Amino acid sequence: MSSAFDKLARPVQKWIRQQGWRELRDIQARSIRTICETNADLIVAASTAGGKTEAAFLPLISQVLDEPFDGIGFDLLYIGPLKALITDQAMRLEGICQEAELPVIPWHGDVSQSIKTRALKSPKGILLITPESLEALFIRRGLEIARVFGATQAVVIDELHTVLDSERGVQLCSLLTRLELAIKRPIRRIGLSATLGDMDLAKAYLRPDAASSVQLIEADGGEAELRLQLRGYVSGDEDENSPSATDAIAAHLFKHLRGSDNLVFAGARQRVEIYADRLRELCEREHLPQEFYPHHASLSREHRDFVERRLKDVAKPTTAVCTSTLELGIDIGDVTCVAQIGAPFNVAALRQRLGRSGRREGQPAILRQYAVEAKLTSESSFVDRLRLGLIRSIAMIDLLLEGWCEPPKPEALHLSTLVHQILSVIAQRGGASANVIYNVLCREGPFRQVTTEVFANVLRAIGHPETDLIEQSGSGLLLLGKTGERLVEHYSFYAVFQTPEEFRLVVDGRDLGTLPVDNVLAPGMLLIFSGRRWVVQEIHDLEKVIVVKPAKAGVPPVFGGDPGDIHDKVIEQMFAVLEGDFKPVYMDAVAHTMLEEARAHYDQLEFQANNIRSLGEHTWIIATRFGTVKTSTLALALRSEGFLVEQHDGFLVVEAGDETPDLRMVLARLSAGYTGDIFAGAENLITEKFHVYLSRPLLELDAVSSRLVPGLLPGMTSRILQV
DNA sequence: GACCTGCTGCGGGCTG
Repeated sequence: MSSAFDKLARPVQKWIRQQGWRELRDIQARSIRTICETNADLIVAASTAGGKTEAAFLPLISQVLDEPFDGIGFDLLYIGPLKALITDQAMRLEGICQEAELPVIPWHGDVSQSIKTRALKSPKGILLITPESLEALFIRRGLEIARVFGATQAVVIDELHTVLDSERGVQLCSLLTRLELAIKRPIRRIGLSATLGDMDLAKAYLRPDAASSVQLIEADGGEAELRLQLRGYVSGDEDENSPSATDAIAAHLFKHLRGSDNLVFAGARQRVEIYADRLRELCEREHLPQEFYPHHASLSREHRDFVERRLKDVAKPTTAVCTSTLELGIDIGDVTCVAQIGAPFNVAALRQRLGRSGRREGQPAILRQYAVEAKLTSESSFVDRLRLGLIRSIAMIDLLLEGWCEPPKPEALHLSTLVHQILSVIAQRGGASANVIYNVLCREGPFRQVTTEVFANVLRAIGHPETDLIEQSGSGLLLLGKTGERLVEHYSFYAVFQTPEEFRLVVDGRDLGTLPVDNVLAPGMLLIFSGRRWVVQEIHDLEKVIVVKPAKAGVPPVFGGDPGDIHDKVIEQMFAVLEGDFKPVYMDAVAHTMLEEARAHYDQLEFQANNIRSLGEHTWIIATRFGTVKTSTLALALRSEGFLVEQHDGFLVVEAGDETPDLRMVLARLSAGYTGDIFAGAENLITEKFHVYLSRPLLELDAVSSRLVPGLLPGMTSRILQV
């Protein structure tokens, strides 16, 4: 401990002693040495509550105290993806900074204007901010950026893994570049991250120009013992005497989770509502106090805070039935067990979820996986017979145990976010030449895949008189057009991601939460929401408000969503499960029977000998053996040839149209080199917030860079034809 | 066939 401890400033050492810490954690000691002895960028990777924040800030605060930079401005910048995280971290840092007499400024949408105004007047200390609020500073106070961050020594990016290669991550990367350009020097970057399978892409994200010089400090495994059970349930065979799969799972959860803190990941908000409703009913029927609560993003902040407080409160046993809202972010303490209903979409999330349990010394991490599969009849489709949900659950558990998880996706063009950043640079500078914008965003910033030609086409699209986001002045300077000005002026501009339109659900003047507008509702209709039952009283279309009152029955609403994106490796593992004969020890008898059924049917379809199987004269099943991106590319190519195509994990069901040629002939043609128009299959190309301003060719380019791989079609189809 | 995240400036009314 001594050598690392000795490097810290006096007030920081004093704070550590006050905490009664006997020693620094390994990642903290290593991080202190790296930060004090080098100027390197750094990633600190450890699980939640692993002491990452202190690992970064103890030495950084020491440097600010011992070697302050000349000039004014915030000394340190922290960027967090959630408001709640910023509030939490500000409280933790205040403890350390009180001793050091350094101000700590939390800055997000819920922080009062007066705190922000005061902080901007004399910026110093640590600024904790969201990417969106930082964006707002660039747009509203573009000319003050150099003054506000003139003395900034380092920027700490929390939950780095959640922003990697997302729209928000590209925005943040762009803002960091623009920050360094504004103050005309690099700022040390420190990323705090969960441990990922492959950290190289995280390094490249943190410092694109010098990924290899980014230092990595990773916590040693030291993982808790894992206890695992996968239970199978058959749905659709309920009669008066046997309960439905949902009731059976609810009863099992009720019996095993009551009395402790747990998280039940139900996969979709609608299922969260269904299970929370059943569990509440079970408590009422047994005259027991309520301890099961729903938690998802459409529920009011008030209700979510209540559930989070109950989880933190050790005196009240609480099980949250939830979506990924409780996967990351604020610390809710240790939970006894994590349950997962239905197959998850990716291994990375499964690992993150599991990390919420087994954190206390000597306690195992417990995962209860529930797989629901349809009852088989003579009419059942091959999808039901292959039990793809169960197979995916097994494949994902296998990969989890191997320590694998999905790497961040390779970089896409991100043209929607590019449009946003072009407008932002123009607003920041009050006008800029095309050349300057290209240098800032595409040469120095994150849009490096964008060629000058594509960039010019983007400018043309958003400068088109009908789009009118930008216009050119006589001197060649690019300025905001009328529409562009209106867009940038409104606060809704700062976020780069799209959000759906919603109704507010109100009872007695209090907000219950929100519902997507595509729910068809009328007064008198019954609803399950927030774990309780309601009847719709009034609908105000203009104000987007629905007034409800309590009721005795109800149905859960539809929340919608995007199709999941399953990685190639997961599909590969699913085929290994179908083709293997091992019997996972963690499964119950029902799950074993289902696995046997799946394997028997897989053999019967003879996919080991042939990837293409005819079902009658006009229908085929193709085993693509690829993940979502590649499989949907092939689906689109076949649709553009006139086939009707249905997509499943690693499989396509293809039906001939009226005048379609033979499937094998088409696949052979694709394998010889694809020349067709993949978009003739009519794909919706407006998927991101600023896509509406781009031209059709640019949208196709953007889709091909991120969601489709037509270039791989020849290779894929020859592999499919080979077996 | 899914989930999550975020937001400024101004003016009006009220309190001390």
